[in-house]
Amino acid sequence: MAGNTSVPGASVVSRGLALLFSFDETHRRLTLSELARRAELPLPTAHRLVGELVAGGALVRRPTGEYVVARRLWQVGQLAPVETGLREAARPFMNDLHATTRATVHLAVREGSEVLYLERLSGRASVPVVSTVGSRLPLHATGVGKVLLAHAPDDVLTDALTRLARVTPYTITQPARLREQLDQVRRDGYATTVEEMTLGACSVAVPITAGGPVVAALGVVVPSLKRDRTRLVAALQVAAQGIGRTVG
Amino acid sequence: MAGNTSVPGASVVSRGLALLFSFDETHRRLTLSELARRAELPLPTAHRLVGELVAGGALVRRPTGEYVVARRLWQVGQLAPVETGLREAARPFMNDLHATTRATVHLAVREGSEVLYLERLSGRASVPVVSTVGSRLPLHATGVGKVLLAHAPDDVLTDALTRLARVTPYTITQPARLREQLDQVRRDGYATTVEEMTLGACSVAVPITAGGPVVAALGVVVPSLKRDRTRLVAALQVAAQGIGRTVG
DNA sequence: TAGCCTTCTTCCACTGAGCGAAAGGATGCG
DNA sequence: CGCATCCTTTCGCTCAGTGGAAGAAGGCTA
Repeated sequence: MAGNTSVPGASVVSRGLALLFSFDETHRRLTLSELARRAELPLPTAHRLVGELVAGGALVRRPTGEYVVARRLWQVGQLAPVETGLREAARPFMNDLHATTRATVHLAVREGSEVLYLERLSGRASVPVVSTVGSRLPLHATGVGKVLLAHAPDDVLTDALTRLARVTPYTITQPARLREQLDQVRRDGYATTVEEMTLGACSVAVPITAGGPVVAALGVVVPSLKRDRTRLVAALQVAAQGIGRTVG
Repeated sequence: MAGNTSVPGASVVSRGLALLFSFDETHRRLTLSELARRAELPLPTAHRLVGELVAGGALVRRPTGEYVVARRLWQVGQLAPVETGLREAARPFMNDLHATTRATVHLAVREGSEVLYLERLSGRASVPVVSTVGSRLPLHATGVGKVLLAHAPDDVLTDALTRLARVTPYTITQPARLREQLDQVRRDGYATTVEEMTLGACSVAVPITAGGPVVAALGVVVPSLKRDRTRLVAALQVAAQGIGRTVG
């Protein structure tokens, strides 16, 4: 294909997707050269492919020259089966929590060795809570993450313990300490974090199990959930600007 | 490129996107041949491209052989700037409406000559309300649509009046009648539908203007909204299994 | 069992779509 | 004015992409 050094296993389709997947939570707007760097493509190649993605309606070029994910991609994304039933069932409970606490409420599941945020109700916190819908964060530094990890299979746990990345000075990075905390999470039935992900923020999280009220609302729709009533399905979290170590 | 009849303006990228955009509200699962048909591609070509889309993480192949939009695409879709501020600001109001009425609450904007649904809180209606987040429907057959149309520029209105597709026996298809209704919507400040989109369902919808309470919540974030305080921004709708013509 | 669907998969020879180094603009900064 | 950085266009080479054809795997009828 190429008149020159084209990386072996790189089809046009995979390159196009690499460009689309270059966008993430912290990079919602990218310039052409950023896109080329992230997708590891020569600039002229990126230029042409990005142009086609824009023509095809997957990306939009802002007047500034930056590229953004197009609305149309949002629309097809909505068609993905992403725990739709769970999200609908959890909504009322999240609303209650939000009304009571005025804090940020999160619904999340475990995806591999990360937390995937499914739903979010923003609180009035002046401390910005980093996680938005669709974003992923490490398991060990978030409330939902600890809950999900505490009830995860052994291989996931051992894998997670090997790389406890430091996010803030208060992130738990010692495997032994995290193990202790997870034991306690299983005993108490909830997990807490204090400034382990964001300075000035704290969180409380609880598991959603197949026998719990949220999933009960799903009973009719998803009968299989009734079988193992203690199986962990997801986790709910309340996060707020808190009485952290660095704050009052 | 092809050893054979390849359609002129069809690059690999555009073909890949055509495959992705083959999915819609009523076709969340597609077989290979359906994909090929919808994207207007020869079957072997579709086969290969779809395989690459799966390898690239944009689609997932179900055990049944059907293809579905992948979670990863949902994630990038979340990064699209789709009235994020509006949706957040509208949430509390939608919750109130939902708590009070127990019906399905919708937030929508106009996109061209269609309604685009941005947010939805499901009611307990036994009649399924067709619109889900990300879906588009005609302006003239929905409550939100009528509101948006009533305050739309003239060219949009005249365009919409030329093709009033019949959805149910009660859909308004006469331009004169719709015009009358839109006049009334402007006078009354709200729009109603009775079985015009779905048999057995009715709806009430109100406009969200730049001066209104929902947008007021956005005032700090989007100062430009304060300029034209009567500009239509979006519409809110309550839809339910109703005292329709064919029911009660 | 045979015959006939439809849908999916693999093969393969041809060729033009895709490639990217290189050069040319367009800004911006000191 | 020199030197950045970013974006855009050009252009000849060539192999990635192409799709008809044929085969495999079911499903339904007789």
